[in-house]
Amino acid sequence: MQFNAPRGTKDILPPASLKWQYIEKVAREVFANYNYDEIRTPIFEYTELFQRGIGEVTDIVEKEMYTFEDKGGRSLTLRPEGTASVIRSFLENKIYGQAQPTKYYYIGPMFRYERPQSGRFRQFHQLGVEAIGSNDPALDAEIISLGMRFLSNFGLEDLSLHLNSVGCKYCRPKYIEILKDYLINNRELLCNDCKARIDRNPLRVLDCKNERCQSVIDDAPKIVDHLCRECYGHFSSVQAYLDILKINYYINPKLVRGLDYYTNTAFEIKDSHLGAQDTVFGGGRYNGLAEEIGGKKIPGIGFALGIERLLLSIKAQNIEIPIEKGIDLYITVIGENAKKEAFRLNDLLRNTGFKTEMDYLDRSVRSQMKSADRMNADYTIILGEDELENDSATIRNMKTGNEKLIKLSSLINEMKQLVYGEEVV
RNA sequence: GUGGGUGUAGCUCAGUUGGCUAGAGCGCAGGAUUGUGGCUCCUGAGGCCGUGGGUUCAAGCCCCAUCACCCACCCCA
Repeated sequence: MQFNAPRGTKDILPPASLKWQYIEKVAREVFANYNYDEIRTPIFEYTELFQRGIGEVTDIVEKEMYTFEDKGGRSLTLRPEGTASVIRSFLENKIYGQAQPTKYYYIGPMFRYERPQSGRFRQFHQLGVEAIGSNDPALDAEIISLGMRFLSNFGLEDLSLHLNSVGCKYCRPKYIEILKDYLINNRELLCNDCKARIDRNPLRVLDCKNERCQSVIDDAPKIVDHLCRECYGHFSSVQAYLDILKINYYINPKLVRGLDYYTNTAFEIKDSHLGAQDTVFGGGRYNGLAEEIGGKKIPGIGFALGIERLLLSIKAQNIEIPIEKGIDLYITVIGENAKKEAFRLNDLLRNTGFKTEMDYLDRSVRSQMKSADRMNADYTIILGEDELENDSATIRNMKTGNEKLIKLSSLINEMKQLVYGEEVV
């Protein structure tokens, strides 16, 4: 019986894992540069946290959660996103007692039960950033610019920033009513899905991809025109800050995000090179979330970036991620005694800090050289019985093909000189 | 959950209207070079043709079912 990885999950093997490490390394550098610190929360939480945080009527909660009962009868859920956990932790650990704002980032797997397709998996990975404890529109702009800065490290092109405001708990319901009226009046022009959405989730009609609905949607009342004074001011201010940083954005009245906790600013970065799932990262403000999960009223803003989608984007644009390959030295051996000495030298070289390798399959010199070549070894030494007797070995530069005879006792110094260019004292 | 597509060697794929021992390129292993990689050449290993039924003298090919993967819808990272 052979097993497959469960549907929607993937093994991340080398060399892909090296790309992941590179992305994570860049992320940690950029996030640190903006003074964000890492937070690590549990992979699973009480189911109720997500039900209340994300919203009962969202797709995530209604049909996408990996929920199970533990032996103590508690209902737990594999996290479908990161923000709810971060805010739960913020409240639980009373971080609001410290100087604000609090700036966190996280990296890790998320789980949603969905049919996999391009850019969508059941276990996927997000890089997320949260700035908690301030409603300053400048932070909205900082979060967005941070995401853009991170992406700029990869040389991606044709990325578009979509921006919108979804209002607050006071002005959004009023807008929804206005939108609903409009949709009801134009009901006959909508597709069947949208007809059903009018009651269930009228905002969803706005991002329907069906061509029939487009004309109706284009003329629909825009939420921007129905924001309360405060929300409108916030939205204008975010734009002003983005302008200062010369970040281009596209005001997209159809941008409505699927999670209930969003307020005010909503944004997405899309890559036109991707398929149907083209959002590389998305996020927004969530000023109501803390209260929703039973805490104080604490504002926050953040984004989550899909690592798989970033990788797809990088691939689609033919960008090479620099991965460290190659070793400093490959030790080729002939015979048992030479192998023992090679084994000792290999250990010594590694302890000195060199990346080295040797043969473990008792293969011919020719095969060992082939291996060295495939491993991208800078140098090889050849150790046989003759060399052992003379405490010497041939060291070969694999790029030039030059060889010279050296004393084994001076191998470390020789390598230091060759690899680091250090003068031997 | 719904729809479409695809399953043949480690990988990418050929395989004529069903017909004898199922192929190529790449990769892998060994050799040409009794102890030296990349180029070239030779040789070799590796396939219950996704799985289970059915039709047929005969199935990789036809039919049914099932599973997996891909893409799209829904929705989102």
